[in-house]
Amino acid sequence: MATRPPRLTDVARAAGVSTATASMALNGTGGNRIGSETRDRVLAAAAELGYRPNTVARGLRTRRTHMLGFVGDNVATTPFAGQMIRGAHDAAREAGFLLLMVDTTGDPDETGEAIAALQERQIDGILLATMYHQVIDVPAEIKSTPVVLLDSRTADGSVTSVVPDERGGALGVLAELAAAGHRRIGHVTTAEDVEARHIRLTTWREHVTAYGLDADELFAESPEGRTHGGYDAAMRLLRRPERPTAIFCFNDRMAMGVYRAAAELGLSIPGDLSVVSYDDQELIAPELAPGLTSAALPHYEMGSWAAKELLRRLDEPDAEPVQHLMPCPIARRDSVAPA
Amino acid sequence: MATRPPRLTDVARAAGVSTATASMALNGTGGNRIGSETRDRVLAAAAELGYRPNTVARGLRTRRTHMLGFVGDNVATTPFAGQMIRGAHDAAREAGFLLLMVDTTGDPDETGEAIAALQERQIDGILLATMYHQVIDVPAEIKSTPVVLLDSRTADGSVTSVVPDERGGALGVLAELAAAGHRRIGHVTTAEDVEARHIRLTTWREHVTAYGLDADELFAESPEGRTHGGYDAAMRLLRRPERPTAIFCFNDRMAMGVYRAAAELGLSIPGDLSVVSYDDQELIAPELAPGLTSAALPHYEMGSWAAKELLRRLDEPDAEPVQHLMPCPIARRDSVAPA
DNA sequence: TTGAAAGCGCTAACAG
DNA sequence: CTGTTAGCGCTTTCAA
Repeated sequence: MATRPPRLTDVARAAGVSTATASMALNGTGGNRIGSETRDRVLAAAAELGYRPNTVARGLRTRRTHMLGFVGDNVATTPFAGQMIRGAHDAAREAGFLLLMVDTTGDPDETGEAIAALQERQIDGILLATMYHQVIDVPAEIKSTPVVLLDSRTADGSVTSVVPDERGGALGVLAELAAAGHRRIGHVTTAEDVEARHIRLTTWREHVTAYGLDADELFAESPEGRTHGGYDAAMRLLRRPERPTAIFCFNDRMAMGVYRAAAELGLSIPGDLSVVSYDDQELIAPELAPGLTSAALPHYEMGSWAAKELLRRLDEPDAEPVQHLMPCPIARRDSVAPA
Repeated sequence: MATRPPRLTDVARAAGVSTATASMALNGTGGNRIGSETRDRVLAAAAELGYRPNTVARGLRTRRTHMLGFVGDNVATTPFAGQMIRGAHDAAREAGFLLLMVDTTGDPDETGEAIAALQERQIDGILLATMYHQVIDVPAEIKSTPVVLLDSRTADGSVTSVVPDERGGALGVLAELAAAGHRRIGHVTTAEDVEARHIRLTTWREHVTAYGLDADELFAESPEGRTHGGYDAAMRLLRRPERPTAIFCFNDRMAMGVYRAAAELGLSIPGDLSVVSYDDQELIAPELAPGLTSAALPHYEMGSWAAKELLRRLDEPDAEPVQHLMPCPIARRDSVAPA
């Protein structure tokens, strides 16, 4: 026989009190109005019955569902997404919140629909995540709900957001090379028009021009930021008369192509060529031989920060928006040697 | 001024009808009792006001929240998880459902807590996902809620589940090799005690012993199913007096190591050695040179199947449990050549 | 220190 | 064809 789950009424009856008293005893609300002996009786009854509150009913009353909406454009599809979700998830769960997920293709209409679907469910706040550090417009629908942007930001900084400190990460891996005595540092990148490309490229350019080198001579790009693109660009770069002694790659996948190009040209890494990169993808950077030194994208930390910040803002709806830069730690491996 | 969102009462008033009529007009319930002219008026009023139903209130009344719980043990952390989540997500969303996610470490107590947290939120059903095709016990808490297992199953088949057809996938890649005339097919695998290892290994063993070959001579394993393990095992295997003409790898990561070993030994792929593998990881199989032929784990399809099946079972709670095997399609690339 | 009662926004009998 | 009314299970006044 399917016994229905116990309700507050059942607990109250079992403890011989009213539902009001039971509610307050269970939630610790109502200040001192509950006698400690009464509270114990209620708690015992609840435990005895295996009582679990119906949060839907509670939510209707309190207007708090203890759910956060997580809207991701293509988030579940990308290899980084997991860590971002997990970071948000862990922080939320610690505070008694759960994540209600919607994945979209990034189409604005679809995102708007996703937000509406979440709002219908009365989520308390929204985490709006994109991939690869984009600059976006926040959909109008969202205005009535607290929101934090994850791995993206608005142009005007009017919405709280967290993005990786790409410049800091690039400076970090370049410093690794500089410390090993490298000056002629090449850059292999994608031609795709993404924020990450610009920041990493600009940072590198400043770095090498500071040595008085001609950046254009040390630069090669490919239409696509994947292995083959990295291979092609590296081939072009490494065949030039004065080849670089080190290469800073846009990302690990391109670095994989650089490794292949070096092998074909008979250059050993790191003996003849040092390589550093960005992203620190777990399926690539540590698996290459030698292990690849790479600046890590702090997805877990960004997710966690965003959720905590959102939670904080639920209680302080009028707090000023904040733009947060999350540091990108350097994963040091064996792809760098003295020049 | 923060105007509160319109409620059903507002729509009803604007349309000059009762909330009952408004509700039925909006939901299309109540058969023919709503006049078409009345319905239009209600719909127009709702659109005008931008009415969105409060699904918390609705859920309290109907006992249906249109949310599915997704419990994953370590799911967000693994590279496959995304596709599984996305498959479940898309199928759910198509039916007007959203996914409420909880990630766990796989610890049974924690999983139990996760299920309870989901049940408090009155989710309509639960998707219980593990990674890597495990055989598990279903937590007792779940008994009162419809559930479908994703990439795992119970020993007794008492719970509906979907797992990849590992045997079929292994037969598929072995057939690729056989069609190219290979007989001496080696196997490089992990020593980790997982279901996938056993099925892939057994299938391979049957295949080569059917040719009258000694499987032990063609077999090499490493403690860990990663690149270095694949490299070590392949080195041992390829240095034997009569080396295999092809290798079936436990997974793509080990295959990556096999590629490296072949390169070091001066063996070209696929000229001197054909290679096939399992998993078809997007970051590896297509990125290797030459592209790796691999049996794909159908994570998206499993997620989608599981969600649809769960949805179906919400309406037919007494349907018999089903064990579903999802085919593993072969991704053909350039790592196989005639023997 | 406690109980009675109202009500969150919606749906579904029931009555017309 | 439509309106009135009674809850869903909880929290929170208000009154004692």
